Amino acid sequence: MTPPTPKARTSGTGKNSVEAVWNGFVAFLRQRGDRVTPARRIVLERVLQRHDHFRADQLAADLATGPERISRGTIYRTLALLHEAGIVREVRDGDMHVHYEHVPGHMHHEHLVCDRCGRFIEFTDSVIDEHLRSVCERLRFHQTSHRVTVFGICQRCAGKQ
Amino acid sequence: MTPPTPKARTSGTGKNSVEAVWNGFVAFLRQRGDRVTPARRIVLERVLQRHDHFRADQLAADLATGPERISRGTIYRTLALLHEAGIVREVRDGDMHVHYEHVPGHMHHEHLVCDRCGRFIEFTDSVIDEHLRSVCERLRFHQTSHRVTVFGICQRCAGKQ
DNA sequence: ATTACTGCAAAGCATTTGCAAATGC
DNA sequence: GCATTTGCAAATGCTTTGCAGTAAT
Repeated sequence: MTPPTPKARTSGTGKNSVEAVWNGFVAFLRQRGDRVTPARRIVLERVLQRHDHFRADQLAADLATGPERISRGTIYRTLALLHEAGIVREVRDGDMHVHYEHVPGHMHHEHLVCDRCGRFIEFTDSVIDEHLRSVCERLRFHQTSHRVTVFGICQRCAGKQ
Repeated sequence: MTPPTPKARTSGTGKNSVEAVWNGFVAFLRQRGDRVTPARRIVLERVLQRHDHFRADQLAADLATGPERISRGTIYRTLALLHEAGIVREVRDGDMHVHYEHVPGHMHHEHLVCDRCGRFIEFTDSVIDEHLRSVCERLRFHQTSHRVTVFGICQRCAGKQ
């Protein structure tokens, strides 16, 4: 019941966009008196590397091995911070669990979710954005974000018989 | 990954709409060779009584006591059936868990979710419905359903300071 | 020096499952 | 009578938490 608050975003796809996002995260942490640690940097990097939707425990599994291993608990705690910082978005539509996707370098978009293969297809639509804005105005609701998800069968799956 | 399929719906708010929905459910069960039991009837009745969003475990808690007590396992199994029958809809937006709402006597609608008080406000909007239809057509996606959720602060909460 | 963060393992919680007894067909 | 359901309790699986040690400020 206490989702996002601020935002710290950047866009671009260059190599240094990681730096830019990291700087924003550092600022976010400093501002709340939280600490800047290697673990947080590593988690952020991994999150920005993934251009798909992932679950916290998948990320945890990835980071459970290797030289830069981070414990499960830290992953969950860091993802929560990244969410508060506006660096990741939570998506809850595919199955019962929370999926994350990073915000920087990722325009706002909606999802089509295939009921058969589970694939997420992204699309953007300004008509919907504007229309929702007017709906909220009419209902005196102060929108902070929205989510549009369409369920069905993707072209690929529909093709297979 | 394998949501809704069929539909069995009725509308109306009268006393006997429960009968109508029950008859539909019975037909659904028979058609698949499943059995018609008192437990299933009781769960259905409780589901139709609730005009709010509820979680499976809340319903289970309600039905854990009283003369018509039903076990947790049965509640979950029956809700799954009701979902397959198209009698309840799953909503996953308020928090991490699945919420249910019944379909009969409940037009299709979208949600505004207040980040502060957690309230769900429903609204209907044909512009969105039609627009999504055209988006899917363009993307060759076979829509079976959609969900639009707007997050923000409701008028009531915005009023309090 | 403080105070916060990390890793670990244990605890939580909603949901699912196995099984014996009960019940619909 | 046979197969499905039920209730119970144990198991599951993701997520959260407590704690003692470690690191950031």
